[in-house]
Amino acid sequence: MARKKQYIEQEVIEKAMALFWRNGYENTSVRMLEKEMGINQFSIYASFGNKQGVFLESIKCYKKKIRKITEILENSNKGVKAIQEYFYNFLEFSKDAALYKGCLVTNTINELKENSDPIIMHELKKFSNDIKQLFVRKLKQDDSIDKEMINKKTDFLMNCLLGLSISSKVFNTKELKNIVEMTFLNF
Amino acid sequence: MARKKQYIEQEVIEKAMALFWRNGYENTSVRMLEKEMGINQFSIYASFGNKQGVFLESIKCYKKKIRKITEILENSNKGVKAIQEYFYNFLEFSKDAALYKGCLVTNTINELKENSDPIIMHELKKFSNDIKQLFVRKLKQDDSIDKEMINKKTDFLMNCLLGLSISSKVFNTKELKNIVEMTFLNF
DNA sequence: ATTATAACTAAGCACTTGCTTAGTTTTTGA
DNA sequence: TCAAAAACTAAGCAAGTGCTTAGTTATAAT
Repeated sequence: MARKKQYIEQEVIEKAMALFWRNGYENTSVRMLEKEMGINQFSIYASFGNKQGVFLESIKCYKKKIRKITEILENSNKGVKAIQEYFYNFLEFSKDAALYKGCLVTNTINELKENSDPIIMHELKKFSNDIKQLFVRKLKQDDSIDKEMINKKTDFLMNCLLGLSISSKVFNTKELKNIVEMTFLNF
Repeated sequence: MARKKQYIEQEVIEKAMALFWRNGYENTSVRMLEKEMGINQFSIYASFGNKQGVFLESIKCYKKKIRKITEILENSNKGVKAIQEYFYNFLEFSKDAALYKGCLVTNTINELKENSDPIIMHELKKFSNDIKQLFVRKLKQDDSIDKEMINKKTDFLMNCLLGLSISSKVFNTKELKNIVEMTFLNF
């Protein structure tokens, strides 16, 4: 009874995600999304409601993409060794043809203030908390049973991972790998 | 032969810096600067040329402000122990009445893409490189003479410090202190 | 074939952005 | 005392923002 969509939502969201990843949330305009996604503004608003909606879908898409490396960590029983591998995999994951883009989630946490968009912030914090809990589970696989120590170690690792998001814009590949090496040395 | 300025440039720049620190570069409009600095847009442009000029002066102001804690590090001969103190001091420095603002420089590095404002990026990278070199000098005070190892350790510490800038927006004071503790444990 | 319906196009809305400019006020040296 | 010069005010510019809407085109059930 009606016309067919001339685009696949999953496909255009993937392009939107890439744009947000490169430019951040605020610095990506709807006009830019229009060009990158290859569809009219009307279609963007029809499919995703508003710019925030496009971003929230992009986060979902990002989660799916990064799932490949979180799954490896989830399924491993090598404890902290597996987390180190996750760090290396993350570096590979965030590299896009010699250009590091950091982590979409971390970038946006750093960009947005708490009160500027609480819905997006909530989603981002949920995401980073999931990774944190994953780290906790892996650390428990090792000798340590001290809950307090596991929490401390996890926060430390999260800090290093967050740092990599910025560092990847300043350091080169070799330096980044050295950082990961040093992070887990004497751990 | 002419009218006097009704504001002191150093004073209004301090207010501009605080605003940039809270909101970032792009999310601080000239209208917001106008209000915060308490002077008309014309005066802003007369004194500092453009928005970029206001920011570059703000960076100078920030440098002066953070000099208090970099000087402590510079004058210490306690090696890595002094760097750890610098980390704690930085946390205190970046806290503004229970609200952490991270580091103005790091925030902006993370916000701006390389090509969006090369002049600002150049200034920021110079700043962070100065801190890095300071770390190198301190590490040399300790036993280690291995140049390769000192570089690795320095990059690791820089990564942790950069991480703190983001972490301070997600973790609470106790967690942040734990992160610093863990960073230097077994160093 | 007709028609209801959804998807499209493109123009335009009100608002914000960085920056400028026309016109006024204040100050100071002659 | 008065005119030149700098500092001020406030209005306004073009371009960009997120979002909407009027009008057109394609599709599928009747």
